[in-house]
Amino acid sequence: MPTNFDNKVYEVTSKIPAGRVSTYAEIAGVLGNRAYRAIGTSLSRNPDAPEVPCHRVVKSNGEVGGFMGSKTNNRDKVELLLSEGIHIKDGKIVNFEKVLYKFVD
DNA sequence: CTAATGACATTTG
DNA sequence: ACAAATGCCATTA
Repeated sequence: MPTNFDNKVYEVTSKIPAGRVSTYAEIAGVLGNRAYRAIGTSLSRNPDAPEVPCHRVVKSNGEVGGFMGSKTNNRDKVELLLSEGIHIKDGKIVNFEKVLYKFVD
């Protein structure tokens, strides 16, 4: 069962619009701390996949990261991002800074 | 309660 | 600039 922290992570992550991506550090900043580590762990639980677009959350350097790891589904995440309009090059986002969504709204 | 882990990030070699 | 080591925060054992 998700904890309070997890709930915040899912909430912020679900706020990411389509065609945009965010980083663990950005989300951590919105939460008020730098717990990008715990955020990744919480997203790994991902109780609501379609509600929480965890695939739209990438690393700070623009890399997609390791969502599925060595599983074959790893490709699915990239495919989904491409569908959203995000271009990926060798596992990294091309126009990363342009698709990077900031919660400054 | 203490120790170890992890979808990361930053600093040092 | 690239590779390796250390640090961070919350969760889980």
